[in-house]
Amino acid sequence: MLIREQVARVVERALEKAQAAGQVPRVAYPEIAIERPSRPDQGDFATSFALKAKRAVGPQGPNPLAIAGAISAQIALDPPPFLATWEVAQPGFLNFTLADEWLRQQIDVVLAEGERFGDVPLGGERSVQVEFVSANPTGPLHFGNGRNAAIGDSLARVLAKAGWRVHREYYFNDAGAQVSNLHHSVWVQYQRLLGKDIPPAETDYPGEYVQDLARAIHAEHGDRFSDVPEERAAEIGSLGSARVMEWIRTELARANVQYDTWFSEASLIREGHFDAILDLLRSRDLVYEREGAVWLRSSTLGDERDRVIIRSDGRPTYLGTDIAYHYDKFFVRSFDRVINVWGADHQGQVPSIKAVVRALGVENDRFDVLVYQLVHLLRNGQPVRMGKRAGNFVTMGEVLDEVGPDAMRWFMASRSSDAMMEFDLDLAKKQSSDNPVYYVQYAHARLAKILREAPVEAALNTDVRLLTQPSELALLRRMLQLPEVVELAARQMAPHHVPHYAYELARATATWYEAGNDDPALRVLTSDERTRAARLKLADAARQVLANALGMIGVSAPEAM
RNA sequence: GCACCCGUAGCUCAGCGGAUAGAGCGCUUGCCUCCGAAGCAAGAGGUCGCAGGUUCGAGUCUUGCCGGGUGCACCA
Repeated sequence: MLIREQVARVVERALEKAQAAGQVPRVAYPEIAIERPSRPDQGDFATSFALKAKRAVGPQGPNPLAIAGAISAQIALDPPPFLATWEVAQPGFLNFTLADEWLRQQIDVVLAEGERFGDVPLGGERSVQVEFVSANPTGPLHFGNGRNAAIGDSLARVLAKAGWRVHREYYFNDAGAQVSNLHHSVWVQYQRLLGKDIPPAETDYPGEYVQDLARAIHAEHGDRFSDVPEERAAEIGSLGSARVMEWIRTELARANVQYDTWFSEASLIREGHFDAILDLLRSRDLVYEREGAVWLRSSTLGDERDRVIIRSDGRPTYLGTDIAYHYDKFFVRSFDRVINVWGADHQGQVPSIKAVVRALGVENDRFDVLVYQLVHLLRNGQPVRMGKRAGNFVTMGEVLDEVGPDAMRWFMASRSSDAMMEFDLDLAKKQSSDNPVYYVQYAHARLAKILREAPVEAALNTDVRLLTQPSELALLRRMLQLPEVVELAARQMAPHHVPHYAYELARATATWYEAGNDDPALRVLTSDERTRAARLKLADAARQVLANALGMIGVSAPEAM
């Protein structure tokens, strides 16, 4: 149980006893919320319960100070071992300070739990599917997809740590017009390679990569497709989109993202799932025909208007196949929960997909669309201009080449997904303390180094009571926040809390470590053997927590830099 | 016009209805014969876009306005 919950339990029991003793009235009280106070002198935890209870007890009831005082007095009758002090503060707060002894004992907990330290049982082993990136295989991933990858994969890692069984999935659209356009583009470039003067179509993709694809196909298959007519462009084009899929897989793997499933849109149609869902919707009177197209009655399901799901030419729309896809997620594979990570350029479709899921009869709390705002790329302090039309966009691969996977993931995941962000290429590749990702990795590498210098086996039976320095206790306090951070990030679907926490932990580590620069008695490898052993044990545990935090955002925890 | 997101220090951003709003960069000042200075310590810097409302209490919730972003297809 989270220590914060244990504090809540203490307050709860004290309140019950205060009621039994007639010190506070027996009324329906609000929930006991335990917070982190803003200032250190207010302790480790605080609750404004007594202030919130004011309304519950009414004007005739005790004032907040009296309620807090009664609770405090009851705690004093049977104080829990993990609390050192608890006190009433104006105008009715209760502040709690953890016992140093308890804090020090947690080092053993951290070391015993190892990689699992920070796990919280929020998900209760329920399954969650996280679908992210899912860009069409019509070209290399854009750098903006890097934010999707970082948010989606970090969220998956956070949820796994929060007790969910996580399934990562990439849904690729290999059935729609965009892919047909790519196929046509490849066909044109292939024919041109063979010397035929065929002009590209308006809808063709202009990027140089299309020519790369045509060249690669020619290198492998020679002139074999020279007689393929335009109507059958897909015969050669599909070789191109398959290659693009390979690029995408490779780049995502480089970004430390591994999927459980790559799900093909075309398979839904090919295997008849789309038609089956259509029958289901017809039987529920959720679709109708108009002007030769089939419409979903989405306006009755929370969308602003009805939507076409089958065009008048008989081909399903993207939303149409998405119905079958989400049916598969919820009813075939029966995920308990589904999260889609979408860029802000797709947020207009959120009401439609929500309507679809509602039409299938899925409870609202099983489905979320996490929308993240778009990224601006900065170089030399200037925005990097690009136009997809001209095909000169910056790819995720180029960003990976330039700053590396760790820096890309760190920055892309370190902003709230609600907020538009600037990605500063110069900062991200800077190997100095200006760059937070290096700062945090440096803290880890330092600890790893010192543990190599002086192996910990001597520290196994060490006396952690020798850890009395303020910087040591501050570091411990920070380490022990990890489970709360996991809980917060999971509950809010907000992985950006993790890098912020990792930075704070790295700073506490640096402060602790650097204290020895001014005073040799405070060095980790101090001359007193028993103290040194205790500090090494703390270093070992701190290193573990740093590694766990970095692991949650897919950033490496280097042994040396 | 409508929908969603944002507006917090010079810049980039945190801030789970609570107490005196935080961090990094940048700026100023100290620190390496010493475990990794890719670092540490300290200082200056704020009408939380504006105006109402709810609340014991609002940067946080709500309404309106202003400014910015993204959408508003039988494209995805």
